[in-house]
Amino acid sequence: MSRSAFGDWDGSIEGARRLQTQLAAQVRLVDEAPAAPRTIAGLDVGFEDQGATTRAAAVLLDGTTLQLLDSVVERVPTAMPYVPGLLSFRELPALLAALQRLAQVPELVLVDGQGIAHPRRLGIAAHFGLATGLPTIGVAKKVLCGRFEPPGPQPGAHTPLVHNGEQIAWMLRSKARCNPLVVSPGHRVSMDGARERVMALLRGYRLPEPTRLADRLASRRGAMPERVPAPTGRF
DNA sequence: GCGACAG
DNA sequence: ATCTTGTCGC
Repeated sequence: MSRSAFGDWDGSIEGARRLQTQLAAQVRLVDEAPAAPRTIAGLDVGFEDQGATTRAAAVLLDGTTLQLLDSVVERVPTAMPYVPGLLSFRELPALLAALQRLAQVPELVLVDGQGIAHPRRLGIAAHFGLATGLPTIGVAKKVLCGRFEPPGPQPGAHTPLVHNGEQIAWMLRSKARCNPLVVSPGHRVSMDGARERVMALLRGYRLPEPTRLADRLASRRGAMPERVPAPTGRF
């Protein structure tokens, strides 16, 4: 546990929740990332060895063409179990290690998971933003907390996700016939800015390019000529 | 007390 | 997250 990411955490569950509440007060929901980032990173985590090993993937894309500039996969022994609401304490160390191995420091980061759409407003994307100081956006496939009305069927439709009377994210229909994404600002990005940025990064798939590519690396799927796919069925 | 619960 | 083939629908 690096002091920079978890401060003086005592290691307890209650302590982790207390720290989240403290850190959440430092999150800035103001647009501070360049209007046209030169580089954008996508981050995601996967597991192997039945969870014993945490695999973090980081991809660096050209902010204008979205072409892949670099990608890294970092493996670290898993140190904590998954506890709803405390995801960053389990995955942040691996994500930070992956980011540091990237060829360049990105001007904007998309993380697979919640930004401020969290019980104490500190999802992994927000925590990552505070730990690195970089502008971040959380792109999750499921809701952690809050309620919402389903957005319309057309791509781009969106409705607010509300928790304790405040909007914590946008439920965004990124693609027709697909469940909406949970888009929330992490750090140094506004609520509207988060949605607009994600919309601009969509390329025909449910997930925006940065997160989609990181997902494939972290989950062992395509984009890695490590093994020829075995034939299905006989002939 | 009961149900929900990112990855 | 992960274990896993085929299958229904657009």
